[in-house]
Amino acid sequence: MINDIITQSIQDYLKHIFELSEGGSPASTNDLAARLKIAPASVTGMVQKLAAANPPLVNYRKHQGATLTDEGKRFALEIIRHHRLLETWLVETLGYTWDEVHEEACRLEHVISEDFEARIAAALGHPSRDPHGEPIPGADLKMPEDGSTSLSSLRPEQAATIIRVNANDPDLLRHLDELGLVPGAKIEIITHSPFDGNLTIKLDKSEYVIGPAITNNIFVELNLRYP
Amino acid sequence: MINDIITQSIQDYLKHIFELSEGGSPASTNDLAARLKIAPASVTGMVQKLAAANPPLVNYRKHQGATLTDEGKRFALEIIRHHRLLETWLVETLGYTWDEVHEEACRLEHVISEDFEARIAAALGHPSRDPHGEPIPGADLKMPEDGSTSLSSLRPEQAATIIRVNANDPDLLRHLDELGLVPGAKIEIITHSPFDGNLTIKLDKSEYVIGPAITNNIFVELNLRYP
DNA sequence: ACAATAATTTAGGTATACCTAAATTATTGA
DNA sequence: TCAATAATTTAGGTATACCTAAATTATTGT
Repeated sequence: MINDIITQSIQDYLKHIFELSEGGSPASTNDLAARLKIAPASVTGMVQKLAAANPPLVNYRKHQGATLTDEGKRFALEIIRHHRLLETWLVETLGYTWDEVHEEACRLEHVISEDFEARIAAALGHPSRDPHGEPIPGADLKMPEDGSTSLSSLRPEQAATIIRVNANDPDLLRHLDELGLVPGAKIEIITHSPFDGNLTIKLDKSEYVIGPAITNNIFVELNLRYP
Repeated sequence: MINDIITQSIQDYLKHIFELSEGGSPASTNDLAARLKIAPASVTGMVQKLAAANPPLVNYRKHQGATLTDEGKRFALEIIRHHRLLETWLVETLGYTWDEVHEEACRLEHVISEDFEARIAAALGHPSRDPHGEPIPGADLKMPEDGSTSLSSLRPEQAATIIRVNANDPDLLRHLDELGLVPGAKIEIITHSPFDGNLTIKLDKSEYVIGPAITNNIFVELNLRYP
């Protein structure tokens, strides 16, 4: 079985290549190295190995970065499904908060059985989003459609609902939680600064000025203001 | 931190040394190898390493087998606590049966955080026994007293209650479950064969003849017949 | 267009945890 | 008691997944 050769390391590489190449451009050696907290030289070696595997798990050409093959994508989605189901389930059944789940899920995602996966999916009612609003691939490994757009692309007068928050840093997540910038929150853009990309955002009665380092990673659906 | 050097492999060694040496005699290289499904030569190497560690995790002298130091025992009990809490929790919250939990717990036990441990312990009401009746070490890593004796030592006329079943094999566990030989079951010894060690056991209205390969691993508390 | 800089790769090495085969040490039964 | 057998250890290797330092290849600003 090819499954036996997909080590925990490889699972991590595939997961991060998936996430880095979601935007369309391949995952660069350096970005991968940064995410995996591994020296770039080591990443090159592993990526070469994954490209040389049979069947190949990534497409790779020197200096061009890596993308996943269909085979590689399958494994990546499997891990991402594990991760997001686990996060959901830690929150729903053990009282974790959204800033506490990432690390735990990162360790558990590699060791749970398909049976375990199926049991928690069923217990949770087959959720389609995790506590951060990220879509959870189905048992068929199809990623649910997500029509959300980046908050950073909104401009004054626009109103939107937060759909997902693409962040893992516990401090940032706690901060956002305190502000109320969580999935489901309805916000309105008050001002936009073209120089630093800051947005002034109104939520309930409060206004916050938030930089692109954050707004780039919050995704929203636009609300029609005069329906 | 010494904790960082306790790899998953080492955790497994410590756990199995604990279990094999519970009876009083050290864990032999061969028995360890069989349990770990590793070549005996490899076990020798690892045990030497664990004995040479600072602080030492096992006591070891050539050809004498291995026992745990206090330090080693602490880590072993930590893993055993994880394992047994996980088994309990898989049964209680995800509908696993007692024959399905061992493998899953074996993988999970190495990766859950202390936080996770505390959360499931609390959610389960700090149980003192797992689904097989095995005692669960407390958060202080003290193993609860277990005064049970081996079923194989009982003789005709004696009556007892099953306390724990020291087995992992799913087929055997399913079989015992079908017979009703589970923790809590009240049984009575009808006959004993001194030649093969078989016991005839009465449970409810049924009688079963059971060999020592099984009765050695079922532990009971004697019932006074005429209280 | 091309030098400076950044990104990436190659080369050579390490630690962990296994393995097999051969050698050694213990145990046991005649 | 001592040879046969069983248990254990030693010696020498392998694969995985990292590492650092040096070399190479791309990119970018002038």
